[in-house]
Amino acid sequence: MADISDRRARRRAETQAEILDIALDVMAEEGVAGLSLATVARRLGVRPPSLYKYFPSRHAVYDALFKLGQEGYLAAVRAPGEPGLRGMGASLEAGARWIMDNQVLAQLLFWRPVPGFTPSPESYAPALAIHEHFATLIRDAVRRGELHPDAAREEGLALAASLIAGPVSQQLANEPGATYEEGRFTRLVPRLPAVFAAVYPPP
Amino acid sequence: MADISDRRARRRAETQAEILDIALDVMAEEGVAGLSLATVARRLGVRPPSLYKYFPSRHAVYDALFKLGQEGYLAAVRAPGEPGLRGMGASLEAGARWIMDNQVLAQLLFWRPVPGFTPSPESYAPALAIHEHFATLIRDAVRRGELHPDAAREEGLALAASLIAGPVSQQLANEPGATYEEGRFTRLVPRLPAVFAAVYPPP
DNA sequence: AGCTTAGGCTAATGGTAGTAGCTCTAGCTA
DNA sequence: TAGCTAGAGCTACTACCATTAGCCTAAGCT
Repeated sequence: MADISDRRARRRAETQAEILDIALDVMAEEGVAGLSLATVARRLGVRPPSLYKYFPSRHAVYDALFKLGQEGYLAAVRAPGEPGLRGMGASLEAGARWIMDNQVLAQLLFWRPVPGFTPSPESYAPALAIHEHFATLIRDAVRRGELHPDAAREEGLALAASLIAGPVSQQLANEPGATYEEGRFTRLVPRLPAVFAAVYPPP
Repeated sequence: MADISDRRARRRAETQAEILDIALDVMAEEGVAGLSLATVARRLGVRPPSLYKYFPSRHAVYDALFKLGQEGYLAAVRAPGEPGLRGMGASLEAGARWIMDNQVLAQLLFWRPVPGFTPSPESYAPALAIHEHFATLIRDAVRRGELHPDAAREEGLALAASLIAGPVSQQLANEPGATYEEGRFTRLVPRLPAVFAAVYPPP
């Protein structure tokens, strides 16, 4: 985007990234809604008002993190690149792993923990791409005869989204410390494609 | 507990209940983590420090609400009183309805949106009863030959919990305004017993 | 009837987000 | 290279918040 030769713009972008990095640390320690710009400023070695040169408000920091999160999660679920039901399983697992590795961002994305914060349309955009990604995988699985055509309808997509949201939600709320491997609930993720296929068996 | 004839104790309990009521309103408007005791005091017609005669801290208010929520949810899922797989379906539906009717409490119970707040053991106690309620229903369904015995094992219970957490989580995060009837995700709840049975078909 | 104490208050502390407006200097432009 | 601009820091301030200390009044128990 910005001209690389512009030293000032580059430095500015670096500082912005550093602020977001520290903000993530603070949120991990204090809770997602516990982000304090004063704390961030202290760790950055700067007075609180100076942060407003980089972000117009606390919500703007959340919004930037929300966008980062959406992009990271989208990249994670797209990474496997496999098609069909197998691909769906691989995507779900990759997504669940990303969530356990980025719990703070995940809470910001999938719950609404910050009073008054709603993501801007621009930051929300990748969410649509994520939805489309899974819809494509499911349509593909239907085409291969791995799932009933109803799986690709509105209700099937809602069920697929709920199936993955379940274990992830439980894991984050009840055993947040665990890794993907250890988690009592994330352990269920590899079984989800079979569960989904049991609900929508091929005709 | 307290002697009913003690007028002072009764008045005190009434005021405490009124504070919790107002707190719920404020949380509904400002977000669960956005509860401000000053706002509660204003609506109660009192100065902020006076609230400390009833609750020792903001977290204590959350804790009381958490307990209320656990008790309410427990009562809701127990209400149907049916046994077996049918009873499980009835419990899940009753629970989902309660959640959509008490969204603020549900967020407090099932997510962890308030920085620094963890429920006291006493307030958390009903959660164990809720777990036990569903475990009993599932064991009963196994006994009736409606489910495979594995459904009553650790993993089966975790899956059951995840199955209900999924739609509810999606609904609260993405379509919080909807009622149980309208919700794109709560609509899936009646299908969950069948999904569960498909994963653990009787032997 | 008298005493205790519950339950209100004011004042104050130390924290927060955000604004106004000043200053200095890095680094772009002529 | 010299000069100017705007970016990025600062202090001072406002308006909130949670919480504590300590005072006062009157409800109501004994």
